[in-house]
Amino acid sequence: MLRPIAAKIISKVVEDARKSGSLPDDIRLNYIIETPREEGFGDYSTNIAFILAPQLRKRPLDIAAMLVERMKGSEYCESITVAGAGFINFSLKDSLWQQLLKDTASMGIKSLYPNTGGGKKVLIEFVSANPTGPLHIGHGRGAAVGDVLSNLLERTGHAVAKEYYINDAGRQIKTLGRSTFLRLKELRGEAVEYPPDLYQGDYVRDLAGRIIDEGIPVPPGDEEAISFLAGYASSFIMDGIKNDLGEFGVNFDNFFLESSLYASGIVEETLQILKDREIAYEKDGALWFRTGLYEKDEDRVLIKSDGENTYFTSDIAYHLDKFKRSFDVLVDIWGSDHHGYIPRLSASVQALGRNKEDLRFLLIQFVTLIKDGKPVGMSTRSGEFTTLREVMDEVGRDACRFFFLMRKSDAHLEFDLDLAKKTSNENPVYYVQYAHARIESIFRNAREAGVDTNNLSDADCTLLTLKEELDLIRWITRYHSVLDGSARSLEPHRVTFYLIEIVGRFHSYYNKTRVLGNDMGLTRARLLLLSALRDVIRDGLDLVGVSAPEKM
RNA sequence: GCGCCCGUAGCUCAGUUGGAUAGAGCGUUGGCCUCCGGAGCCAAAGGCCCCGCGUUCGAAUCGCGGCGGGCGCGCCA
Repeated sequence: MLRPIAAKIISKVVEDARKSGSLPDDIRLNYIIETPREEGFGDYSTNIAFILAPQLRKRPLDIAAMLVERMKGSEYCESITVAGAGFINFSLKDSLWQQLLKDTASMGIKSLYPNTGGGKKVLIEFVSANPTGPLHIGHGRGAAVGDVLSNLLERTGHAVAKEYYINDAGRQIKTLGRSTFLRLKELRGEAVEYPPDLYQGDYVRDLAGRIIDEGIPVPPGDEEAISFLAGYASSFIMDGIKNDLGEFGVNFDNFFLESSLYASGIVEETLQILKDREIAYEKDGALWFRTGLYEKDEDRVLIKSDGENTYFTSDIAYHLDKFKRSFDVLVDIWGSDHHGYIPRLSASVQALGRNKEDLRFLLIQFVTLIKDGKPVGMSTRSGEFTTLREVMDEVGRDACRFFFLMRKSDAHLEFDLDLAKKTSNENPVYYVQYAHARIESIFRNAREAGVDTNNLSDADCTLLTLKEELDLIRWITRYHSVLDGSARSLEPHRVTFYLIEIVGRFHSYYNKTRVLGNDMGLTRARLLLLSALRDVIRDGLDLVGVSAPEKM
């Protein structure tokens, strides 16, 4: 919305210059147009002169001067200047910004959604925690990032599906069965030794107690009992996980079982493909994958000498299955402790004939909870990890989600529980929500004063001449490029930063300028501005999965 | 030993994919409510962008070498 106009201006100038012979046809034009952080430099800045200089063997300053001369004919821009060593700075005319506001307000928030994806089908796989225990805080961060990323991609022209992968065929589920079995014996008064490699968390004991209380029939033989309990416990825990996720506002389109890969035969198919292409080879009685063909990584085992598949094998099959379901791009969101696994999986999709870029990874760094200024310890081994539910119950869903998105996902996150609970400007969640509530309050007052707030489309935007008002309009239209940039880079945290930023401009404006006044024309114009602003805040909060309250 | 991530204000972190005089919040100091929500606003102080070399018109950003922190390196799952 905003870039396109600036881009059009520049490309038209270049085209004109070509036609008149001032620029040759065969030049590379990989210049950029950006909004300079220094306000005094205008709305836009381009480095085109620097890009052309070496190609034309001319000084950047001379090229800039030539282009600026041509830009002066444009009906859209003003204050076109050459700055520094050859930057071209320019602004759009106020009237154009005012018109943009009007267009945005009348066409709605969706007119600010960029079509970055062009309808591409994307599968985002995230959380994928095994049902052997409740979700902890790290899973929560992954859940928030994955969910917000999918909202983001949906808004930017992608067809998104969210998937949760469950390793139900592995040993961990069996371990859960043994853990439950022993706790059950314990509760029945038998003396048992509980090995340290079993799940230590209290939830296992609770579950065993529940099985006794409810009189769930457990098969007599030890092996049968363990196998039964593995299934029972895991599906019980999985229900709990789904429940937690639901309350956290994260809903999946599909839960994919590892066991289904074996049932469908796609594991065999995968191995066959790799053998046929001679990407798999035998050595020491095992079957190996030639990772080195594609990535700087060691070769890895697909089938162990005891005949069992490794997890790597079923993971390759799983990704083949994803592609077979006609997804164009796959996004895998993992805990950062799995980063060493990336090269081999990336190699595997290339081995299957896909581009490396078709599988993208997002790593989630660990979360440290801070309470009373000190880190809260969490160790899975002792079973004393902090669960997502505990944090959600303590600080609320809104703060929880927002905080998870205040950092780049692959950076450590310090989650200050006390701050998340504060209801003051120190807490960014409230800062943003407060702006929304404040605007709603103004609208309530306006209606009470008899202003028809549903019909502002004929408001005269040319009355919005304050620096702060034009600046707010720029920030509103910028939503477009924020969505575009975060979608391209898979960085949903940019949206939260944008919200904090734009809302700050609003609070400042509000403090300085009265919206409702005697001048009805001006009042209506300002209300129109605020309605567009409110729509952006509301949509941004919705994207992050945080409520936009009308009153607080 | 090898690989990945990180190192920016006292603290927690951004930095528009290589742009101009490096930003925000918290904390510190000092101001603003006869007026639409003070859960807000304004201002000041605070910097060797870990260090060095290189790439170029231009580097916090890219490359190489160090230093410091985190994580990962199995025919484990």
